[in-house]
Amino acid sequence: MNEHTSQPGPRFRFAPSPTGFFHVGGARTALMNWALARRLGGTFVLRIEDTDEARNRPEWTEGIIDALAWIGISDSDEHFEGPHFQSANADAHVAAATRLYESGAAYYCDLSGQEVQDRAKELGITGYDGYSRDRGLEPAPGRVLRFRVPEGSTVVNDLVRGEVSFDNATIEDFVLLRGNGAPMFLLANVVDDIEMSISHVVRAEEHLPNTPKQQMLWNALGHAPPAWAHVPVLVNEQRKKLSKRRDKVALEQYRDEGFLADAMVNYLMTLGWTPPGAEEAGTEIATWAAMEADFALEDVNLSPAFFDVKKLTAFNKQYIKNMDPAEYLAAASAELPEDWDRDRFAAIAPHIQERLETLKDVPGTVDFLFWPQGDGAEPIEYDEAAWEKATKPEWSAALLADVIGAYGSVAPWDHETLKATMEDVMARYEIKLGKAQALPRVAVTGRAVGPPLFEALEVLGRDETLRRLTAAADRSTG
RNA sequence: GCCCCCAUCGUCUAGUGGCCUAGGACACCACCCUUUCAAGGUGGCGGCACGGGUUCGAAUCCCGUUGGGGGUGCCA
Repeated sequence: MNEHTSQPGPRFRFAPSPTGFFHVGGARTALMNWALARRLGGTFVLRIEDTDEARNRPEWTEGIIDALAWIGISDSDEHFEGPHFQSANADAHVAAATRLYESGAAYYCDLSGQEVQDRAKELGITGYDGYSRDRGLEPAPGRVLRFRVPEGSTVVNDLVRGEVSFDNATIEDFVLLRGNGAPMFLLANVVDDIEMSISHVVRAEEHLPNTPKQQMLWNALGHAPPAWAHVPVLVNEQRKKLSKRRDKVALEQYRDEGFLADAMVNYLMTLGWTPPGAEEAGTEIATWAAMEADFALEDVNLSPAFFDVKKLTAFNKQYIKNMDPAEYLAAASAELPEDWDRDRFAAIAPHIQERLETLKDVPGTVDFLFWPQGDGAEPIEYDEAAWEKATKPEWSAALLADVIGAYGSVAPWDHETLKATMEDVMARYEIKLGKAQALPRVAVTGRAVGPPLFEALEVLGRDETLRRLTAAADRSTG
């Protein structure tokens, strides 16, 4: 991994806190930062915000790197820098706080959280009232360091939202250092950004209310603030911010459920943004190269976007359909149980490629080819509804018997001949192929739907096909 | 409560004062094709939250209302 890169361009950053899983919303902001860093010849800095010691483990960081790699953000890319760890920079955070205190930009307060609340209630206000502003308290255990919010207003210049103005009177003197001396997120975040020469902070909108505070910190620490950009949050059907508790938000989970990284990346990028040319192309499917070349913060939509698994699934289906045959075969084969014959699967694989929504659908679509075969095998479990429907026509039993007869000697055993033979048989009943194939299909696969029948029979082989057909004939008459 | 953000089909969006009778994608429906299911083709359903302005002209600009969201921690 690159501890340091020397890209001349702007410096972006992605600063997740290790929580054990990778949020799809995080993936989206990471992708946007990545697209910009690469196109602008800049750097994507990964910083792990691990200051919350109570909950975070080393393997979480590994998980983040893996997740990023999965969506194409590789730590061996020349535009990638890190990971840096916030915890490693604790001294700098405290040093910055000390400077703020010494310059008078911050002051100590001995009120406990409870006391602050009680005062607020008494005064009929919310938050902290600046009680210790001019009490000249010295640092001491149990005392928190608070930022002295100046008079006036703070204007945040946001690349996606324009100017956003905050009246400083509505911002309380927030805590920089806890009573135990540990730095707070707001401070650590800013100090790290300054140290890492971050020029662009692109993150989710939930951080917008923090921004005036951070901007004041940048200024108080003697630096011009970075370019800010707050992209809308991702929401669920109830239009609430995606949350770990209620919603499926772990990127890893989608990966494990058979979603392709490219599909996920493409879909995530279309949330709040449309690849230029999508309309003319008649599709929002676009390559990463194209999106990287076209993505612009100024074009990002301002409203929260619903993370729609249905649309993600549609994208995934398209991506599977468009996969290179060899690549597809490898990926699909990986979903099979160990003991399933790979050559046999390879024969049917092309026929199910455009029928899959996710790679996880593979086994369930072709399982009938791998069921126990021969005389001693367990009887097939039929889908009863499918069986009922297929055996309902009065000609069904006769047709099945005829098919068994014809298939007993047909040659060669390939899908074209099998189809032609079926057509000969069905002509006697004046029905169409769609109807004629129904019972044989249920007889062989147990279900009403599946891969193209004759191709499947070709793979199954004459003996087993006949055996299943005969078993079905016995069942329907007996 | 207070602060901030937002508001185009069910969903994601295009649209930056006339090219808008508002376009595309996903979903849904119908038909065609068809070896079931898919895929593909054709068509359909469906939207500028509301009210005031500004303007010759408003989805686009302004104000208000309503609605939604985010934040409001000695969490990040």
